[in-house]
Amino acid sequence: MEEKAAARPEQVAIASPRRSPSQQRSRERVERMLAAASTLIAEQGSDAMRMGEVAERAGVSIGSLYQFFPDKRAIVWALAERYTAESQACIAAALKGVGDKDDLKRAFSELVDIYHRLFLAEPVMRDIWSGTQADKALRELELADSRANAEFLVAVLKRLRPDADPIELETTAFLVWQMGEAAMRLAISVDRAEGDRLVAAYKRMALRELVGG
Amino acid sequence: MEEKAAARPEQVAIASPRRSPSQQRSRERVERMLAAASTLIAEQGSDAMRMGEVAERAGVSIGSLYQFFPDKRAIVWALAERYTAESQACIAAALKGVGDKDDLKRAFSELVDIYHRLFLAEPVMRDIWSGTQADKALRELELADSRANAEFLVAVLKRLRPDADPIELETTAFLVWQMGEAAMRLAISVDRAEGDRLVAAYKRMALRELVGG
DNA sequence: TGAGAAATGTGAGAAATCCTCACATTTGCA
DNA sequence: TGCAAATGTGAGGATTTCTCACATTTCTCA
Repeated sequence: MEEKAAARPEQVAIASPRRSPSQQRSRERVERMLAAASTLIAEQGSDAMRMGEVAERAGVSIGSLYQFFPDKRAIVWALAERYTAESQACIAAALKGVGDKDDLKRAFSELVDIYHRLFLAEPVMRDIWSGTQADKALRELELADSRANAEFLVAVLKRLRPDADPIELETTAFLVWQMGEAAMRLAISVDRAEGDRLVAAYKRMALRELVGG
Repeated sequence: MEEKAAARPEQVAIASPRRSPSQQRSRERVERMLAAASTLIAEQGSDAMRMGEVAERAGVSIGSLYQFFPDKRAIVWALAERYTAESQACIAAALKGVGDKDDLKRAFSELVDIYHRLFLAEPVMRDIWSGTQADKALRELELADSRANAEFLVAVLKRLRPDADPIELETTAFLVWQMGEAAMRLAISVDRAEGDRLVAAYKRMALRELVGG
């Protein structure tokens, strides 16, 4: 009896706020919603996060929630977007002044450590980037972020190795970056000692690739 | 008014069949269920897979489905388990006869290509390992699988570099393996040309790490 | 063989959750 | 002040997972 509609919409590429808050009041409420979501994700993971609970914790009605976020994924996406913006700034700053191989070694190593600590300390970030593969919009955000970050690396590499093939550098940087994220995810899902070893191994491996020998 | 129960069960570590099929009849039906699930995952992804649809396609009632699979995740898990079993056998075979560095280079390179093709060709495998991070049971299965596969590599490495620190080798192999999976996932989510470049870059990087320079 | 036990099969519906919508309230502004 | 736009509300529609009481089939063994 059930008539299946022609095609289901599937996942929309980008989930933007249904309506952006223009008044001070609503801007504050949206902040509360995001804060509530963040707390809940930290406690139980984004999958277990319930829209009703987010609304309750934020002290708003479920309807208000949907006024600004078209669906559940949009909330996670909004949080993810903030993280990427923050971390991109951080990465750009770290790689900005790199002039030679030793600079790069230092900066990269530091960056990896920062990321490692961030992943260990931020359950929300961890959770969001974990679910990344299952959600098209998130995956695309992550890929875009990764490319942007790789770009910073490419800029540095071009200075250090001006004669290398640009496409080659591009590929290397992108791969190294993505593997870094994979290494972080891996490192936090094993015990601390092994995690540290894995991060160290990744650093060696990445640097060997980036600066040679 | 709602009373929140003490603690929700969260994700169970291992989802084993509620009841294993002992009669020929039910074994065949379970096969049909898995086949139906596999088809649906290939078509729309495991997230969009509906239990009712699986039952319908398998020609069984929804109740029968739940007789053998405690929940939806268990079906995906069962499929994942098959893939790991198959691929482990394949990997073991490929690395079995490796005697020197050149053997390893050849075998590893071939293995990576096989995986790459597999990821490109098998939407189900792709989907399952994509969702891997969001599901504890799947993540653990993947980690265990990865460790097992890394073991094969370690065995080879110990023969090639008997004087190296075993823990070091262990870490390297595990990392290299996990990064391979990350590289595969990455490679299939960009266009073909870039994917090929990334896979090639990964190969270089991994081999440099495994056999040195 | 046949009767009782065990295994298997069924589908209505309970429970949980996401999201909508018609209507109420507040704010901005001329 | 008064109207329009923005914002707020929560009951309930729609969907989906999973349960359970009962029906049917297969197995076992005297």
